[in-house]
Amino acid sequence: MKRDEATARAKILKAMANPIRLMMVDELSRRDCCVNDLRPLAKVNQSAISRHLAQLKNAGIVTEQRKGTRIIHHLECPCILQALDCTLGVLQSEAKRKVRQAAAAQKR
Amino acid sequence: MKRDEATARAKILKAMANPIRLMMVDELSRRDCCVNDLRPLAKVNQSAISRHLAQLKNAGIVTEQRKGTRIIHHLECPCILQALDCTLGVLQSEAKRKVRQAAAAQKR
DNA sequence: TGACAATATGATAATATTGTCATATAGTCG
DNA sequence: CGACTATATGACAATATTATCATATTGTCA
Repeated sequence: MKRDEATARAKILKAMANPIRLMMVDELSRRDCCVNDLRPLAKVNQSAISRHLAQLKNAGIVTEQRKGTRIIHHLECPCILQALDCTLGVLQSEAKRKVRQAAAAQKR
Repeated sequence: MKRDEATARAKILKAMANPIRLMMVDELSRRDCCVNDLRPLAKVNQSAISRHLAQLKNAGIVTEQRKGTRIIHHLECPCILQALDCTLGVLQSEAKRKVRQAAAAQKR
């Protein structure tokens, strides 16, 4: 993989690599939301939520559409959910490995 | 998604969210490598490569196995490649959107 | 128009990430 | 053991990320 391509791809993963933004994406995978809909997800103020959303928009993961005074956010690339799924795979694989290691430690 | 789960998942994505580490994962998807095999990927010194690898190990994405004086690194969770694939999806979707917008701008 | 609601943004502080240098650790071999 | 190769790590500087506060912008509606 070339450096430029890696940088472009890393930018997208970086946009996802934050607990709050991950919860936002998860929520947006179920329904379009305005900023206020997303506020309950985290105990940070409106400003922080807005900035997080801006990062998702900037990465092209989320798009926005003004509806009167609100801005409705939409998960433009549901394919991004695959990335979410795969983190689960890693966590599970890690859990298994730990169990194996614990078992090996027992034997000794 | 709960905060704790999101944090655990974000940790894994964060480990991937860097051009150098992405190139490492890409390389490791083709063959197991020792630190030195990965050095040509980036123009940083051995120390930096080692630290990047440590992050991938810490996230459970890569495992290591000592072979004499070398440490062979292995992509423990090939499922992580899905995350890589999906970044391509986002980039493509973004490219399409830009073309559409350019076309719309033409009309005006 | 003025008050209000929703969202964005500049400035700034706290914290995290990245890279480098020098040095340490671990294994191999003569 | 001593020289050598491969890898890791402490200390530190440069840069990036995140959150907050205060304020700005945009749209609605009476």
